[in-house]
Amino acid sequence: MQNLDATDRAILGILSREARIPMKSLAGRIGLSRSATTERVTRLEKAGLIRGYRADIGQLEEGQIEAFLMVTLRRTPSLGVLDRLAGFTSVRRVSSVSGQLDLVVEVRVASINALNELRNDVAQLENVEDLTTSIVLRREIERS
Amino acid sequence: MQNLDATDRAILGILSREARIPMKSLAGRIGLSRSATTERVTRLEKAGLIRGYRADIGQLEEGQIEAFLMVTLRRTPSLGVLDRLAGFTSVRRVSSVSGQLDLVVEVRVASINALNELRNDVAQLENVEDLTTSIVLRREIERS
DNA sequence: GCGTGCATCAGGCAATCCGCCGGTTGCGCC
DNA sequence: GGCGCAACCGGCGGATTGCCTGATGCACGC
Repeated sequence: MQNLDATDRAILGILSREARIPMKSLAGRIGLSRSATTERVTRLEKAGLIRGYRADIGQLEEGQIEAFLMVTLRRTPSLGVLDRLAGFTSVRRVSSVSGQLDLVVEVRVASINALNELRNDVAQLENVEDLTTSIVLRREIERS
Repeated sequence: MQNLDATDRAILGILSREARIPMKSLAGRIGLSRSATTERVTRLEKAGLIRGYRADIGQLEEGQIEAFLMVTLRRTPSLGVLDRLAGFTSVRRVSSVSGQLDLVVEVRVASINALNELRNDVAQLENVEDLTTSIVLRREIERS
């Protein structure tokens, strides 16, 4: 089980989001017979690529909004900005990245208002040139 | 659906680890009939407490390079793209977001070559209009 | 070429499971 | 008591599953 082909990847893709789908439907979606599909799934399970099937349990507490702040700096690196960012409790993760952007900041806030305030605070930090905000509408895939 | 009783919690507990279990077996484990169990599960699903069922996908090999792929789609939403993305074991998280972008895809790969191949694969997916890649240089802040 | 072994696939059968329905029980309320 | 309602149980027909047999494609060695 070194390399998975496109069919294997299609199986993983569908099962990772619809784990309770009947084998027959899965077979139809990937264009194989039911028995062949079952064999592939069994192989993927035994190879450890499918570790199990989990219900995705919603959180009991509501009102948590997550967002990505894409930050461009005037000069990089910028320790000052990182220090300031670390001061916000709603900041969950900050990654320095290559390319057009400089920082990807992941935040979790209680409301749109809180997000807006945070956004303004970050945008006004010394050395922040540009900032675009993308609110997470839905977490489509989440692993490990 | 404010307060879930002990039976509901037992259902969530079992399904969160064995999502593909037959309703009859689940019913036996919690001490109810199959139809009553099905009703409870349906209620939990409709209440949003069970958001879905996902296969737990393992990784082929441990990678050390992480990156963000910022994806713009031609039409949204796009189930096909999500299915395909979920098929790549190096894809760790996918978020639908508002704004200029449509998807933020977080990946972990073994090498720059692997990232390049993945990037090409994703860029060529049906319905993907634009794709920009930001390699994570350093994880500056990481919480919970 | 040609047989062998192996991996992968399709189709069929009996057993099981699911969606749906009617019927029962328990309980609060007027 | 009589009523409404929520939760439960059991059963039916159709769908799905596990398991089997057999067909196909392909690499390998002689």
